[in-house]
Amino acid sequence: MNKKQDLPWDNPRFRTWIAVARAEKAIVRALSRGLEPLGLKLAQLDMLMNLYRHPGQSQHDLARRLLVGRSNITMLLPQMETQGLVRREGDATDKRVLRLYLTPEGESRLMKALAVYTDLIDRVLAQSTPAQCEAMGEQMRRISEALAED
Amino acid sequence: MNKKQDLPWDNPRFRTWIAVARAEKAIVRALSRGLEPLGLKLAQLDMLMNLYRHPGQSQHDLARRLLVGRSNITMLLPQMETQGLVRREGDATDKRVLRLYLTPEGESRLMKALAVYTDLIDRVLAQSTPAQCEAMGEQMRRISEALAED
DNA sequence: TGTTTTTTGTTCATGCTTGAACTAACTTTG
DNA sequence: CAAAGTTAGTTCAAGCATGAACAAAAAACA
Repeated sequence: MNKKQDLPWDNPRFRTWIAVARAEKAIVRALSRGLEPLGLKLAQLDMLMNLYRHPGQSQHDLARRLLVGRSNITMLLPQMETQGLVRREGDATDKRVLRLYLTPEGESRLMKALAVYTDLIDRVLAQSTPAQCEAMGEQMRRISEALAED
Repeated sequence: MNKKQDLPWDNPRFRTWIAVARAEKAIVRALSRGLEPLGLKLAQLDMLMNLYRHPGQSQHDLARRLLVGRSNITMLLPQMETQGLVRREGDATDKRVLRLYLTPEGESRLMKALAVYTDLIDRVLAQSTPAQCEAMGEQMRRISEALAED
């Protein structure tokens, strides 16, 4: 099968991706710890961010955007409603869909969490220039597009 | 607090990281599905890759390398031993540590899985040149280093 | 040497995520 | 309009990952 000389670790794309995966795991861990004092989980922050940018989303749309199962949203929402971060409102014309909105408290918590998030990211990416970041972001967005066919 | 104009989404580093996180999630999903026919989970593949490159590791070292809890390794190993992929061997001089080795079957399954992995990565990163990949990998490794202080 | 501290791996309860099965509501089609 | 198909959200059981508490072994230290 594979010989030693054509191992994936000699493949630039593969090596790069391994580094990406490692960095992502490290950041997730660091961010989770940073979010703890705010009483937020990373999954909850993801929800808040998405709801801030797309208010009135249905649970289905939110799940698709977060690349997560629909049931996951169902399980997570009650906690966030209890914490007063999110409000659910039945759609007027379609009685199946529930539209999601941030409460003022949710928006305020989001802002605090974003401060933690950006502090972390600015710190770990401090050595990368904005131009380098832009280039990287562009490649990452291409990846997401390439995998968009579910 | 934050005004609309200094939202994190206008921060190049932050925007980039969001794209990275999304791409990572998408690849994890795609790869998991690709690994299914081989009867491997992503976590198991991570273990196999690490054991291939660092044979004779202790469980503690493996956990640290994978950025994962020690108990996680304990829970995962029995399945892999049952599948005949990994062999555990008590250290000669330190009776606490168990050293981990790939079996031939484990190595063979690893190679098949790596083929799936590299195919996927080569496909989604096809539009990025090796030089761009190298640059990206370098930045990612810097991130991991920046977060290395646990 | 004998006592304390550290390290390795395990166990266990908890929480997160998932996918399949289900209900209710909307849409399509005949 | 009625039947069939599709879509939104929920429930539930199963699989994973985690961290705290623990036992055994080794290291540090007095």
